[in-house]
Amino acid sequence: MAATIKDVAAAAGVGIATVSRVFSGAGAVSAATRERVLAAARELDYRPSAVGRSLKTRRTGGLGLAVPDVTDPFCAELVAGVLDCARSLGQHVLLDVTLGDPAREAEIAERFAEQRVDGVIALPSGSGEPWSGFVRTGVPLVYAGRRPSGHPEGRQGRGGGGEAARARAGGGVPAVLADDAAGIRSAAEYLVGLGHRRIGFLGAPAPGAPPDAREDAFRAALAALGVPVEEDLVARARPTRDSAYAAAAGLLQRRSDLTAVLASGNLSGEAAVLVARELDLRVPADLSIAMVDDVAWAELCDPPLTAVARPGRDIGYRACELAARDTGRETGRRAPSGPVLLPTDLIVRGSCAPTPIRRDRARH
Amino acid sequence: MAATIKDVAAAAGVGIATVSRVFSGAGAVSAATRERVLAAARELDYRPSAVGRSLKTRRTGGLGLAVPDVTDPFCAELVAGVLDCARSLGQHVLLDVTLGDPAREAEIAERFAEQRVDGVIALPSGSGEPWSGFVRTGVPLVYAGRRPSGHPEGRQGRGGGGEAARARAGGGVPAVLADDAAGIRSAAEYLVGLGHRRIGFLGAPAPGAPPDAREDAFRAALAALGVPVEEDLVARARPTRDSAYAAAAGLLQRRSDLTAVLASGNLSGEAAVLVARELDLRVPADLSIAMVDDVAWAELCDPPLTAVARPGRDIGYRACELAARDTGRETGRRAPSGPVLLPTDLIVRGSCAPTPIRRDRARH
DNA sequence: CCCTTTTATGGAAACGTTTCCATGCTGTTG
DNA sequence: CAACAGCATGGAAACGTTTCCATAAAAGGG
Repeated sequence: MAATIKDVAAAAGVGIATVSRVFSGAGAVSAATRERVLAAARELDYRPSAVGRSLKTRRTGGLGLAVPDVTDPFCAELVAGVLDCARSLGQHVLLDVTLGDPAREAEIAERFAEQRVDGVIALPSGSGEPWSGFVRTGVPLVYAGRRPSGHPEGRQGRGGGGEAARARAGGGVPAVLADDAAGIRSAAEYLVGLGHRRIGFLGAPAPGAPPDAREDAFRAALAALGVPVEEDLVARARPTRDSAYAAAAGLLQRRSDLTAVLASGNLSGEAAVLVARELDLRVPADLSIAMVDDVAWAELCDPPLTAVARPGRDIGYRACELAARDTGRETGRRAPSGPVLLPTDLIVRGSCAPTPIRRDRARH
Repeated sequence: MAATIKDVAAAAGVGIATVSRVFSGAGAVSAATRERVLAAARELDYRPSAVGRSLKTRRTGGLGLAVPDVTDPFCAELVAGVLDCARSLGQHVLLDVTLGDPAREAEIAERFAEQRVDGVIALPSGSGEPWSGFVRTGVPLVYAGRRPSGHPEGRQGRGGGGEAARARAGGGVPAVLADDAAGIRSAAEYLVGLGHRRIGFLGAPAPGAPPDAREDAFRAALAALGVPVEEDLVARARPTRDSAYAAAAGLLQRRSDLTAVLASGNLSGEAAVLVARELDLRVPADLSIAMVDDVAWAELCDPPLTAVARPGRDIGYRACELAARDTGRETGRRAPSGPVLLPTDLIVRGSCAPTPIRRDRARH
């Protein structure tokens, strides 16, 4: 049906090798011949087949990208970053969503392997073994936005932990991450600086043993500020609207003495805003709200929401660079120099205020 | 490097044809042999190469998907729908973003063609010739969420226009769309029903001759309701935050007598909310706002925004079905029975109110 | 027990490229 | 003028599958 290189060669009266040279750019072809070939190709609407080429060159020009949910603003930014970079590298992108389900992650990894992608960028969920299993294929893998839980070094990027521990963490898989710990810390410091002491945290669930990295960061930040961390100040939710809402409602009702809430994601943030409205809490007079992820609606809220911005787009871009870089096969050692940490930014808007007077009174 | 079918055949002591049969499921293989092959494959970590297979079978199992911007909530939903459907069909998805740029669309179409995808789903911008040129490849193409402008039949899906005109429109390319005209109409009727007469419209630009389909629908709806459409009641913006903001600010300042605004997209909606706040207009007391696209933040706004919900996910899903359906090659005629129109839904929230009394007064 | 189906298997030819190698030129250089 | 470098070109061998065809063995029917 579609014209092949042979058709073009025949039409132009040359050998297929010559046609190949014209299209791949390699090798010398006289101007006259090139023109003849190009004309024939145009005539036949010929387009070199990527699958034929891939078979021979053993490179497909494709990158695999797996995120939990394209509909999530952060993921979407990350995807956009990857697409941007991939485009500039001349690669295309196979996208799939994991929904945070390890079984699906495994299927997707399998598919990427079969498709012989040149590299993979994954925003893993849970412990991420579907991906650590994938590295055996030899295809470059990069974690983006998050890396599998269960890493010994609690506070990534800080001085602690030798190179060895670092290499062990993430199984030697490079990662490009937001500096969540610093982001959470900045938000916590801000809230504490406003006088808040009873600060709720809306986090992600930890099905396995290790608690979420952000929750760790939250506890650590409060501890460092000398604020005691009560256990039932943190609520966990699965990454769905319903679950987030339930968690937020539970937390705010259980602890009516809360003066501030820090949401670890935009879903939790949404839930916090909604629940506060439902409970007739004025923001920020009665309750201060801060959130991780500076999504578009943060500015549209009333009051506009204070948020920790994570550079989703940059994360995707850099991760893609890494995934494609090692693609120059047989580069030998890929420096496992620890994760790339991109800075977060605390965007102060109107949703946080100094601790309400009467609450402080009631306490004395 | 990676094991091939030959390695497995050698390891299992069988011919490559047998290995192929084991993995493709076709043909008869004795249980004992199958087991032996599977064991050898597991041992070698063998995975059949999709590129080898694709070369032979002339199907890649891939679908191309092009949207203007993954970061836009509607596009993201659409993408999610496509991924969902593709997964259930056992296809994978190549995603790329057009940014509304025809040149990029052309490049993407070219890439899809080279990659020999089995089908393409596109949310076209402008007149969409990059895509209408693509149909010559014989690869099934489906428009989703929008179709190229310049279609003779103004009010799609309504009685008017013969089958011939319909087939001409969109160049015989099937399309899955939200029933925008009905959606706009419902919003317009709602606003007029509340007493509004001077209703602004925030639309998309029309670089070429034909105005945006939604703008047409807006004019038609108002006309049908007996409300005169003044020309400077509509403002156009490019699909960027800045442009949308500028358009909204321009409109609201130019026409301070406006009592309501209908935004034709979520970017315009954002802009309307922001500008109203900037201008100290109380919503809905001073200005009613309604918007097309029921995004997450519509409910978080204060007041929550009335919106026309478009079934982005369903659109993606159905479009994917169509793109993959015709993939059973040589099905003959692909019924060009006009676009599939999916219903919209007017979600009434708190951002629209009856016309302010004093404005009506001032008018008399 | 022979002939005919069925079932299990392997060989080999595609599929559309790239690339190595060989061949025939045209100019240059000693 | 001989030899040789360099260029333009074509032939053919991969790359990893699927699938047609042939063969061989096993099963069934009279």
